[in-house]
Amino acid sequence: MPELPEVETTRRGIEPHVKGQRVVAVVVRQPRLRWPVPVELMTQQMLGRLIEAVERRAKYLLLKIGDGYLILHLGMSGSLRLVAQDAPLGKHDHVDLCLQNGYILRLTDPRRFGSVLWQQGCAAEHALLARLGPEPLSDAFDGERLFRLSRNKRQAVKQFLMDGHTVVGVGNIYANEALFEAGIDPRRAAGRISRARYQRLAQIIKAVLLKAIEQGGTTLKDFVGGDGKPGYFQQQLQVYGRGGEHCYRCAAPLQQLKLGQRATVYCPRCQR
DNA sequence: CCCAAGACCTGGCGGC
DNA sequence: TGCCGCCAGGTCTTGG
Repeated sequence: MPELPEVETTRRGIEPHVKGQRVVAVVVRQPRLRWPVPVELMTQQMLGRLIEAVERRAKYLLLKIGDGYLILHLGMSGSLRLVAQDAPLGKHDHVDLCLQNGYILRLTDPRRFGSVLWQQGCAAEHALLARLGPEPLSDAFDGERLFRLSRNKRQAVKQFLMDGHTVVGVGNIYANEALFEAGIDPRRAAGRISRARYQRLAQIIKAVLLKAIEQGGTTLKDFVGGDGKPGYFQQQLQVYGRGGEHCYRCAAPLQQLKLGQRATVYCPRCQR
């Protein structure tokens, strides 16, 4: 589920039901996620306190509670949904925050690459967040930054884009999509792309992510009750998942290969 | 410092 | 049906 648009969609979906609510119980059924879930700390810090804000940094969701933040990451397969108290329990429902309004904020994650962490004080001070690059939709991210950071880099541009020090929130799907849109070969050395092309690429990344967030917004209702799956399924993907099929722009067969262990799809005719 | 590979997990799929 | 290998939206850690 989780590329940045899905995480932002989740944030927007849960916020109205969670913000201002008191945490009346914390249930951890499986503490072995990416890092051990700090059950003691969570109980001690959260029980009886209000959830004051639901924020996001990169693909982390941040719940402001009492003197700190609960930091959630959905990994590859995680989801966070509001369910009723009598909702059936699934095999991978690892963590519940029971709220005063009777709903449960439930973290489900089959692969357990997600994480639940606690940070006292400011979330940005957590070691995992402290050194992240800028948000892709902020002014701090632009073509100039891409150009500057990429000088002398021989790394493939796709991997450069997916590095959280460059910019956060560009995952495998949107890296593929943005590079197609920009007409850039994903294998091209990051240091061998012009300033002008990076300026166009940065704008495209912003546009692609924004559009995906807008589309995610159409399924917000699915976060309460029901079992809807918000996400990019509505998105018109140009290349991701289409290896071997025809390019929508020039009809040439799309190439698929691995770059840094990740599926990479591109049009050898449109992308240079 | 730079970069690629390995690590962490489960489930779904196609092939035999 | 059963088993096997491969694949999957992330990202931290390790090692050359």
